[in-house]
Amino acid sequence: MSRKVMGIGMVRELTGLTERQIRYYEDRQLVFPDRTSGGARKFSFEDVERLKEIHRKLRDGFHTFELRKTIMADHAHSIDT
Amino acid sequence: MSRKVMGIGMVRELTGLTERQIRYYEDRQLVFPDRTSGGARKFSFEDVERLKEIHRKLRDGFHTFELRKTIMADHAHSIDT
DNA sequence: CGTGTAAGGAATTCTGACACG
DNA sequence: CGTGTAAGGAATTCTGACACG
Repeated sequence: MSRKVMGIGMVRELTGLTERQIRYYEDRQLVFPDRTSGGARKFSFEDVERLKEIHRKLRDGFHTFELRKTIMADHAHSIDT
Repeated sequence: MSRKVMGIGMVRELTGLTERQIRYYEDRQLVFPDRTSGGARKFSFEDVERLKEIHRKLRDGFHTFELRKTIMADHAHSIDT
């Protein structure tokens, strides 16, 4: 499911992350939520999985700028899936 | 996808229905969204399909109380799917 | 660097009601 | 019956900033 339909609150519940963390990962260019006309972020189930993966990598000692390559590769792959 | 994750605004976009119609169908017991602690409705992709189906049936002349049986049957079926 | 938090504002959603037919 | 709308309120989300380390 790559359809971006859920708000940050639901993503928070699904990932266990804080809104701060989610927004920061977006700021670091690791996830790319859509936006409603009002500016609210909309995420997909894939984004949820990706966010969990990001957090795991960070826990393992990686830095956001290092994840960019790995994550982007995942992204490029998921595009033609 | 039976996970109830999206707000009524997204459902409005995905179904083309108005919030009024969506809330009314819930009032008529044709869809059963979850609620956030704050009271906001949360729908699943299945709910989106169901809502479209409901609207089609209404367009064809059925009434909400008649749909209840049909729809409920669909619901009972989707539970063990 | 990655995350917490208080601040003020804007967008989202909620309910109950009146309306029409 | 099914749907529109204006009304007031409550919950959600947003941004920019200060903080810590």
